[in-house]
Parts: sequence; C-alpha cells; structure tokens
Amino acid sequence: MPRPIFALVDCNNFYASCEKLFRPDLKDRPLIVLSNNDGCVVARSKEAKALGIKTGVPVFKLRHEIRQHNIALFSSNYALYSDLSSRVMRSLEELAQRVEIYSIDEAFLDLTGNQSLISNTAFGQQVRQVIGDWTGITVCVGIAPTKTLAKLANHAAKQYPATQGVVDLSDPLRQRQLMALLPVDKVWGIGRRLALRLQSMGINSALDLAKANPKNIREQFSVVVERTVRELNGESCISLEEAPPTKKQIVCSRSFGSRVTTVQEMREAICQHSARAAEKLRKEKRYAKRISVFIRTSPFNAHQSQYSNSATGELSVPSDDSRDLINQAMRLLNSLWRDGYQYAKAGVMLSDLYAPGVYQPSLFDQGSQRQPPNQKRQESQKSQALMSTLDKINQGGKSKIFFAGQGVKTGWIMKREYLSPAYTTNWDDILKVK
DNA sequence: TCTGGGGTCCTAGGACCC
DNA sequence: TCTGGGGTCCTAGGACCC
Repeated sequence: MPRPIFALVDCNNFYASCEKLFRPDLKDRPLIVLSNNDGCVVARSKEAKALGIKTGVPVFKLRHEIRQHNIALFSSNYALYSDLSSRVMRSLEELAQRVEIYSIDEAFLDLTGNQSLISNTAFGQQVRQVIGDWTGITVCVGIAPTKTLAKLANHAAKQYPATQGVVDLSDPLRQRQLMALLPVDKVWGIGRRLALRLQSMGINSALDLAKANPKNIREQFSVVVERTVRELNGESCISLEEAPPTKKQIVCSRSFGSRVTTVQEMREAICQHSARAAEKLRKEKRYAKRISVFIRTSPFNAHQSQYSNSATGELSVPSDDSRDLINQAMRLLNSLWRDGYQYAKAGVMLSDLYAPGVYQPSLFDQGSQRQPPNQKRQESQKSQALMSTLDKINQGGKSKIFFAGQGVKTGWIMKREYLSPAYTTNWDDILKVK
C-alpha cells in the first residue's frame, strides 16, 4: 500500500466571495453575509475580518460598525452559493481522480500514488490557478498524509500569506513545527468543550495533543478523540468518502420572521416544513416511517415564559407522500400546542428512512389487510404520479403549487432584506453588459 | 425589535428478554 | 418473594462539523 496523501481544498470566505463575484464595485469594501432571517453574521470578506467582526454575532449589535465602515450587507442566497459550489467541485473533479465533497466550500482530494511529475506544492498552485480561472473563486490547499493534518495545513495556508495559499505537510518535521504554533482548538474534531477539558489537563497546542497517549485519551474522552491523536501523528484513520452517504434523517426548521402566537399560523408553518421535508425525501429516493415536530419560544428572551416541546409519531407504513406526512405532522402539532406563548421557531424531522421496496410490513400493521392488494397498488401509483408532478412544477425552489394548509398571507415568513439576485440560476437575474 | 440551519457520531442508561 | 448476569435494542443527550 502506498502511503496516503490527502489535499484539502477550501474556498476563501466563500459566501462573501460569491457575492463579490457579481459586484466588482464592492471589491475592496468590507462585506458580511447574514443568516436566515438576517439574524447574525455567517460569513465575512477579508476586509470585514480585518475589522474584527466575528461570525455568529447578531447583526443588531453591529449597527455602529456597519455605518462607520460602510459595510455591505447581504442576506444568505443559497441558490447562488450552491451553484458556484458545484462549479468549483466539477472543476476539482477534472484535476483529481478521487474527490470527496466535504461541504459547500471544501473538498478532499486523494493524491495517493499520484504519478505526476510535479511536486505537491506545485500541484496545489495549479489547483489554485485553475479554480481561480474557471470560477473566479480563490481557494487554499493543504496537503498531508491524513485528513486531520491536511485540515491543519489548509489552516496554515490561509493564515500565512507567505505560503501563497498552499502548504505541504508531508514532512513530519514540518508537521511538528506547525502543530507547536497552533492552539488545540484549531484541530479538526476538537470543539470548545473538548478544548476546555484538554487545556485543564495541560494540553494547549496541537502538538501537546499529538504527544498524548492514545490509550489514555480514549479512556478519558472517546474513540473519536483517540482517532484524532493518531491522525495528528500521521496514521491515517479517516478515509476518503467519494459517494455521499445516504441520509439518516431530514430536518426542515426555521426561526420565524416575527413571533407566532396563533395555532393557525403555526399550522401553516408546520405544513410548509412538512411539505419541504417531503420534497427532500423524494429527492433522496427514500420513504420515512417516523416524523417528529418541535416548537419553541426564544431562549434569548428571559422575560417571557418559555415553552419547548417535541412529539414523534409513526406512519403505519413508510411514505414519501406529502399528504401523509402533513396529516401526521398536524396531529402531532395538536398534541404539542399550548396557547399563550410567543413562538420563535418550529420544525419537522423525518427519520427511520427506507429505500424503495426494503420495508417489510409486519402482519399486524394497520391497513395491511383492509384493502385488497390491487387497490393498494393503484393508490400507490396515483400517489407517485401526483408527487412527481408536484415536484416537477415546483422545480427550482419556487413553490408555484402548494398545499392549502401552507397559507398565503404568512406574517411569519423569513426575512431577507438584503438578498442579491440569482445571477446564475434565473434568466431574469442574469447580468447584462451594457 | 433584532441571536441560523442541517447534519453526523458516540455514549450512557433504560427496557426487555433469557 | 427474591435474586444475578448477560445480551440486545432503542432513545436522549452531548459533542462535533460546516
């Protein structure tokens, strides 16, 4: 077996770069992208980072800075980001045999046994060049014998301009030098909680963690952290996953644009989330047996009385029919609903998912004997046809046809005051050169 | 007034069975 | 009425990721 080599390619300031791509007039201006409902900061351009603006900060706390530094604001435009993401990913697939799309702005490449005559660093530069030319997006590349080290290499490539965006950590000596500089919470898989516990044990840098005894780490933490220690020492434990794993659950949830107080509005929201979840389910070609509904008030509002609850139900047989899922969700909502609260968020979760033809109904399952098989088959075919028509008409994320329960005059709908046009996915929004 | 959404994995503990 | 151990399955909660 040849020694594994991974490259992690990560887009710089991805959402902010997507917005700037179509707005050259904003080239040097600080820019931030906001979460759904324009709530808090999720992405920043390099100018905004330089001003010390952090992700996760609620935008109302930044009013002063926004005015003072003339910061450009954008609502999240996922149609735009996912389109540009797939352009980047398709380009990467031209450059490497095996590619794992890890997130909307990151991919691992497997360079194991690469016979190319150029060095790892030269290859990294080539990736940067090609992605920049073909998509307009700037990326950084980290190269190392394990995914965890490739992540660290990428971090260094971003942090130190002298690297020109590419860091090759094949050499164990360089691995150690870099790890000595990086705090332990920069390691992939070490979040805030774990970092605190590790620091209390005197493990402060990535190198401290690498030097820890894996057996002890497993006893005090878990196999996951043990694996991280091994990966930091160059032992590859996490392999490249080319095919995206099939989903085990599907969640659709949203905070409301304004608080919901009536059961009627809540029904509309839950109906809409159920319909969206059912769409995603059909796209995954799965059938769901279990469905959960949750509703809650805002945990940030200490003055008001709080309520948060969820309910779970099962369908008699797994289904991908929006109507079945909506019906069950409505029943669950009825059991959850309490008057007199200001609801801030609600959602629907589908789980216990089956591929077509896999589910074995038990002898006593409801409905399994009531209808003759012929009639059942016909109903199932009708449902299939109806749902696929619905999905075809609604393709492209526009709800042209929807269920009456979703409501039409929704006061709770998401706020997106600073939305950019869908430059790449809608003919009406395409840029015109004058 | 205003604080995101969508996932995964692991572990502990309870229910149940023999 | 009381008792032990071992196994499996499920769920809730906690941790992480982007």
